[in-house]
Amino acid sequence: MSVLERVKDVADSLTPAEQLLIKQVIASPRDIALGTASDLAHRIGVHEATASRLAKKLGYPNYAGFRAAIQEEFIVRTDPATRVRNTLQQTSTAGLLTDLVGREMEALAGLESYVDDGKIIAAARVLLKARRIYIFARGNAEALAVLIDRRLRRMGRDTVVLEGEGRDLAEQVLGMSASDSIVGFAFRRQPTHYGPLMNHARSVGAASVVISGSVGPSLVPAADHLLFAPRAGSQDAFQTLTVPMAICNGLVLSMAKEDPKASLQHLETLGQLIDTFD
Amino acid sequence: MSVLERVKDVADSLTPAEQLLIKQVIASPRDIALGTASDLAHRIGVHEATASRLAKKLGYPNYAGFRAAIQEEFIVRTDPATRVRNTLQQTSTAGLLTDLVGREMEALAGLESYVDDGKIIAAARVLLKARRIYIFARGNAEALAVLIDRRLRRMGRDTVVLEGEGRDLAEQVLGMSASDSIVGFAFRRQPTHYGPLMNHARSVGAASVVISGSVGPSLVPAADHLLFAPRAGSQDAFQTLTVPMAICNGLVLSMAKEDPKASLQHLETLGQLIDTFD
DNA sequence: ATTGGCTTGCAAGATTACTTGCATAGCGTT
DNA sequence: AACGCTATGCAAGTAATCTTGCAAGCCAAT
Repeated sequence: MSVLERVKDVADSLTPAEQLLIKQVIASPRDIALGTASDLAHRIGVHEATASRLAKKLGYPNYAGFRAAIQEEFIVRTDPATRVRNTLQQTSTAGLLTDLVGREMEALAGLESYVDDGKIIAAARVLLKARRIYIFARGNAEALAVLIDRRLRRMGRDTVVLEGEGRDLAEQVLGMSASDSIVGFAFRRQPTHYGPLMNHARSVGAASVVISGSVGPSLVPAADHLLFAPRAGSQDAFQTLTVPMAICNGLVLSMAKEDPKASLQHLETLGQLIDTFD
Repeated sequence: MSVLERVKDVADSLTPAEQLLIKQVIASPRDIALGTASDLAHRIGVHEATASRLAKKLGYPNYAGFRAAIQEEFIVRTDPATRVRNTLQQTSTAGLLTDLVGREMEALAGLESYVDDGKIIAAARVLLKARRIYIFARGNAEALAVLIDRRLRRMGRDTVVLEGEGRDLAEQVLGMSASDSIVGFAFRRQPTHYGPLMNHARSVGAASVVISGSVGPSLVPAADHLLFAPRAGSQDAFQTLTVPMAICNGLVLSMAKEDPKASLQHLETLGQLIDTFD
């Protein structure tokens, strides 16, 4: 039985100090797992005896048992990214994959600092309302355009992947109207044609969603919905598409969930949600 | 200064028992970080006094200081995937992005159980030798084909992305010879035309590299080089391209590193390696 | 205002973990 | 064979951590 399950079982009999201690455990499980009863108690200004009693109340034989359970739940057993990142500096060539995976995980871990579910859902709703979705990407981001185009069409959405330059491009957006929307990708720098495209979308009243990296906030004009997070790799080096692809996947999953046609509201787990999709 | 750096500084003066203790720290940092000097010592059958002396030899004031340094390096401070995975069961819809990120990280963490640097480098060498690289993907993997095609062309490689069906496809591979190679993608099931394509490559002596998911080992015919790992998401649900994309990125980086034309051997860090690429 | 119950601090004692002086065993050299 | 040196175990002492009996303070009810 997990720590939190035990907490739930006795929740109605916890004293105010015990409730504060539990909050500390939830907020900083690592530090609690590695510290002492005194450490935990001092965080909320109570005596370590209170922490010891809490452990007993939760059903553990003593505080050490309580702390061992926290360690078991919150301190992972294997973590290649951390192992590499924290101990070795830049790896030798022998650690190529390890280093790559570590960087990807680090970037993914940071994603939620930049994008939250609310933003994802808001953008999803915009795309769901659209009659037609225009997709614009240049450079390596074209891979993401291919991916999201396929996902959206699989959901029954009408999409147009904007290709070509100048006149070709202009012709493709001629049919854009207020009931459409545009999804744009921008990473290293603002893509050629980004400005004119966004301005056109604005002028016809079409909503815009942009998925971007660190350059996101400086794009002009700003999109109606900007979903951005720094990508793995340093600014002037090789950068991967893992983070923006996670944003795309989150967007698509959110659309699938919000889509009334699919009657998804009754589903309870993401697994079940995903089962009905793709 | 990290634990391993300190270890390196005194490596030549470590006793046999101390060397064994260090190996335990490297192999199981979590357990050492959470345990006692006695725990560590008993792992190799020595007295805890030896562990205490090792800590002093490494420059820490005592064993507690040594253990605190191990905790600092190996026990992560924030870990969204673990936090969610270990405490809550399947999340409510409010945790969409958290769950997605957690699954991606879990899958990435497992990647190295299936693919190692040796395999990546061997495949990279095959592609470096090729005069022309054929790229075959169907379905969502087309996004990966777009990506790797761009990366390879950016490296100056001659590529052909195989499109179309039947006769169109046959015409495109007409020029394939023993000095070429083919990169194939296969995920949910063996793609149509996979077998004929691979057989043709074999018959003209072209080397093959396949990037795959769980279906990898059952592909017929087998590729000369199979790089596969399970993707994020369950077998019958929404699966993402994060893991195969990491394999692609690893392959491309390895090619960049092995490419004699770029004179990469003198570079020491992955960062520097990446700087010269893209 | 009084009383009862509960929460939490205090402090003594218990337990656990670690350090260090000393001694022994083993190994290598002469 | 003898000797010297090093590594490591032992055990006593130290330090850290935790537990629990007792008591004080607070709060709610009467």
